[in-house]
Amino acid sequence: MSHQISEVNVAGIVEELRARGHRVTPQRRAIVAETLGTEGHIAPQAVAKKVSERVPGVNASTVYRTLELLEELGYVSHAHLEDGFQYHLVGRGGHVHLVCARCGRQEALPVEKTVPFKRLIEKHSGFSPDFSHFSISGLCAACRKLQDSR
Amino acid sequence: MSHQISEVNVAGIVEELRARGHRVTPQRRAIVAETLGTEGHIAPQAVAKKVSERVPGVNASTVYRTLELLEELGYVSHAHLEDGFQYHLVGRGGHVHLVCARCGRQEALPVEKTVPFKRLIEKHSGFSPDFSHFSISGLCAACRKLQDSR
DNA sequence: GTATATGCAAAGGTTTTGCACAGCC
DNA sequence: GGCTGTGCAAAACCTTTGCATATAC
Repeated sequence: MSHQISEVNVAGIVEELRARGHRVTPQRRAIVAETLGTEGHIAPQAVAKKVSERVPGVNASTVYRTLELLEELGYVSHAHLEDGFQYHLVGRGGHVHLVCARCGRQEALPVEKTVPFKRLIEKHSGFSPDFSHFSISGLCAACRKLQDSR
Repeated sequence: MSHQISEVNVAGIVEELRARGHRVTPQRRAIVAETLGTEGHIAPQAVAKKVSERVPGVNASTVYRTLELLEELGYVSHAHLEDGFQYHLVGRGGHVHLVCARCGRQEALPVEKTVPFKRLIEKHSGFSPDFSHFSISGLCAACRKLQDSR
């Protein structure tokens, strides 16, 4: 059931927090754990909700501030998806979300398929794109037909 | 200075509005004109602001409703970019925005470079992605080095 | 004349911010 | 003990919605 655990774990992050002079609080532990335990992406709100199930009374603003800190440290990254503001682990494999701009239907594309394109972009400008947790808009097959037949 | 004008123009959209039983109001004309006149993407708010410079007193809710209508008709599409909710013309050529998740730096990639990847996705699922007005997140060359050297 | 679009105002939701207090180191 | 992080509350912001009025057809 369990996937390959990424080399980034709670202890590692906690260690780096301390090493950088940040403090390790129960809230931060819980937020880090929740974020690492999430497959795919998660909204700050959702983190707040799930975390406060374990550690009672974690404030939303704390969640926002902690996620921002984790992003500064390079562990997570944010995206603006259809569902709003979302965080995801940097570099954790996954799939690309294709969202139809017309009907909203979502499809998935294995991340392997993006490798050649990723290489191309990296060669072009040194920029290393992360497709795995970002939606890409377009038209699904059905809506494309509709469009063409008009 | 002027780019190739796309075949979609204000008159055409106005015509289709009428043909579909929608009404053509000064507000709608202005919103359509502003949207078509925009290179790249634009936020509903920005449309509202620019439009009300010409047609005084266009309400934000009207802008939202009109943009939604234009999306239904297939002229525009929306995205959630770094700057928030944005609309852009469907299928107007341009370039891909690469945004560094770390430092926020933006780079551009000519849309031609995406063609092979676009074909690949289309073959895979019939989904036709539109990269030209959507940001793609990742790490720029500089931030990538920082990341690696840690 | 009638049905649709607009403006207005209020509500809803998310994110940000300032400040006093709590708690990690 | 000092400084950082948290909670609280309020504010800021964007977007949506209901309803009366205006207006395109």
